[in-house]
Formats: sequence, C-alpha cells, structure tokens
Amino acid sequence: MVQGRRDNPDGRERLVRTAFALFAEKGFDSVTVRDIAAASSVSVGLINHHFGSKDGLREAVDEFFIAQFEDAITDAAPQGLSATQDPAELIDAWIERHAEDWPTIVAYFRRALLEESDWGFSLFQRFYGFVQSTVMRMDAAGQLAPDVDRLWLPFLMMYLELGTMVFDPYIKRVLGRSGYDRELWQRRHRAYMTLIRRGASSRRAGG
Amino acid sequence: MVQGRRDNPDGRERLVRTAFALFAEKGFDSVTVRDIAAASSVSVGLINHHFGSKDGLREAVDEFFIAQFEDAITDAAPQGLSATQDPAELIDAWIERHAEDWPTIVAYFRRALLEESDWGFSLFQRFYGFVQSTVMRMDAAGQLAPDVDRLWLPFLMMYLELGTMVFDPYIKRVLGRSGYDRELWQRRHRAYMTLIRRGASSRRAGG
DNA sequence: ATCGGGACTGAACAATTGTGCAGTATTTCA
DNA sequence: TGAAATACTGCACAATTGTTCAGTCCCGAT
Repeated sequence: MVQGRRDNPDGRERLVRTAFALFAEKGFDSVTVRDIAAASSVSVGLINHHFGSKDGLREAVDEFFIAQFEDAITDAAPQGLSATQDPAELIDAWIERHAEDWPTIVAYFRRALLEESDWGFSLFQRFYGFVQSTVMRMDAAGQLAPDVDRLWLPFLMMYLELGTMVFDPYIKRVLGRSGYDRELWQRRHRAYMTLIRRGASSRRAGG
Repeated sequence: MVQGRRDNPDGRERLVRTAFALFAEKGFDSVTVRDIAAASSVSVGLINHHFGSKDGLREAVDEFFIAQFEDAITDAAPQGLSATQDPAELIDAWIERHAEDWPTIVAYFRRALLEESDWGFSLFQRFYGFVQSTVMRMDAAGQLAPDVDRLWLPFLMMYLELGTMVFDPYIKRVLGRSGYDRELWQRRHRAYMTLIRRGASSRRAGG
C-alpha cells in the first residue's frame, strides 16, 4: 500500500513527483500550490491534507530527490558484465539509462544549491567532504604536484562540476543543447580530466 | 541637480542604492517594495512615482550595478605609478580600495546570473565572449596544448571564476570567511593560474 | 506673493497565495 | 453489509504584495 506504482500513482505520490519536476524547473517560491495541484489533477486542499503545508511538501520532495539521486549514482556499475567493460562505454551506458530522469535531478540539485537553505548547504558540504577526501588520498599517494594549493584545489574541482550544473541553462542558450546531452557531457568529462591532470598550456608555454 | 551626492542623496538615489544592496542580499523577488521604501526612509508610493513599477526600479538598479562594476574594474591601474609596481601589490591595492563595495557588486552579479533573466544571460554571454577570445588568442600563439578541448575550456575557465562568485555564501560557512577576503582571494587566484597552467598532478603521476 | 510643477505621502485597492475546514467520496476491515 | 478511517474536494479566509491616486509639501520662477 505504501508502494507507489509508477503507472497509476495515488494523489500523494503524484503530488510529490509533479512538485519535484516543478520545483526543479522554476524553483520553490515560483511554484504555487495551485500550480502543483492542477498539474497533479488534484485539489489544493490535498497538499495540506497530506503534508500539512507547502513546506511539508518540500520536505517530502527533498527526500524523494535524495532517493532518486542515490538510485541514479548507485547504479554506476551495471549488473552482469563488470571488469571487462571499457570505462567510456560504462559511462555511455549510464547516460543512456538516465537520459530521462537525470536532467530533472540535476535541475533540482541546482535549485537546492542556489536557494541558500541549510539543506542546500548540507548538500554542498557533503560534496565537499567527498572531493576533499579524494584530494587528500591523491596527495598521500604522491599524485599531487607539490605547489598545488591544498585548500583551494577541492573547491576549484567542485566548481568545475557544479558550474556545469548551475550554468547549464546558459549552456543551452549558447550551444543550443544541454551540457548533459550525451556527447557534450562526455566531452566535458574528458576536458575536465585533462585540465586536472595537465592543465591547458602547451609544454613549451607552460611553467 | 541630476548629480547624486553620496552624503545626502535624494529619495530617488537612496531608493536605487538601497534596492541595490537588498537585491544583492536577498534577490529581487524576496524583497518587497515596502522593505525598500522603509530601508530608504521614504514611502511606498515614491517607487512608482520615480520608476513606474518595481520592475522599473530594477532596471535603474541594473544600470547602477553596471556603472559600479565598470567603475571598479576600470580602476585596475592606479593613477601615478605604473610599470614599476609589482603586480601582486597592484592587486593588493585594488582589493584594499574596493573592500567595501566589491562584495555587494559580486553578490548582485551572482543574483543576476542565477535569476534566469535575459539580462543575466547577456552578462554570461559577455563574459563568455571575453574568455573565449582570450583562449583563441592563446591558441593562435601556440600556448594551448593540442589535446585541450577548445569548446569546453572557456566554459571550464568561467566556471572557476563564476563558481567562486556563486558559491561564496557556502565558502563563508565552510571556511568562516569570504573567498573575496584579501588573502583567500589571492591564494585562489594563484591556485587558479597553477591549475590552468600545469594541472594538479605531480609529474610522475600525470599523463 | 503666488503660481506651477515635481517630490513625496499614505490610505485604499485588486490580485495572488498559503491555509483552514466543513463536507463528500472511497477504501478498509470486521 | 455497515461503520470507521482515510482520501479528497473546493470554497472561504487572512495575509502579503504591487499598484493607484488624491492630496500635501516644498522649491524655483514670474
């Protein structure tokens, strides 16, 4: 009974899914309870019935987002075949699999980061913890150049990832398609790796 | 008469300056005309008297921001002494000079970028044009490594700059002070230059 | 002195938005 | 089948917000 069926969900679940998409697209404040109710084909009152308030709905949607997000990233390794696969192909397959839900997840993440809530901060902090420990591990393994700033590097690496997320609406307008589109996304990832590893300068100019 | 005096400005100018600060701090939608009027010690009606609407005020504030911004960055080269100066000292002096107004300018820029208005897009686009042409010049001069992605590099460079701007509220909470604070700002700039030039990997690990 | 125009006020207004609630429909369980 | 619980409706309400406007204040020109 608690199990939401994707095909014919009840009012509560439809509210959460619709609100998730609307919040991701327009931001929490720009979406009215009437918008959500109409898009979910339920009445306004149902929101307060199930969630107490619009903020209550937000909490439920936040949880839904976390679940969606973890579903997506946990799914990194495909079922049967494993070590034999080419990493690039794995990424390709992953992108293929999440072509539908990933853009909304990213857009919601973006909104959460930009509204300066405590919750957004906790997302930022978690990501920071992850990147920073990765950098520290690299450092311990001697993989980091000695003159690299240990304080800023994690943030700069985050900016490269989060910038892709935050400024994607502008990428869409400049390049005509999302940076999360298959080919672009892959190119960006390679460009990111190259930049981190070797910088952008040619050998003779660098230094 | 049109000249606004900083010491005792009239209602119109006080409205613009106050709204500038408030929009930068909270964002356009989160500031009410009553907030602005109260903080400016004028009545609500005066906003519509001078600017026609809240959106009219926004346009005036946008212009004010552009002027402030250009004032600040045009001021890069100090008056008398020039070529003899150490670049680091120049930057130091600049930061010193704009310690008061720069944070608000940055915060307003940030808001403008994050509200997905056409105006915000034009700011993004202008910045992109600048960075892209810089990259193209570097490329023409043979300063760019051959395997660097020419499409993404300008965006990644922008993300490093804009990320500093957009995520500064979180930097404040993680590090306890703004990334635009003198010493941090300088370190960040050096870390940025190092990353672009050589990447982060040590020689033996890189490649 | 006074007349005119612009700066300025603040109460009133309409639109929007979140919430409360009384009532109805539907499901669940004995 | 019947009754209680739960899902759901939709109108009414209060609060907020941008805007309007009739009127006041103040300064400069005649």
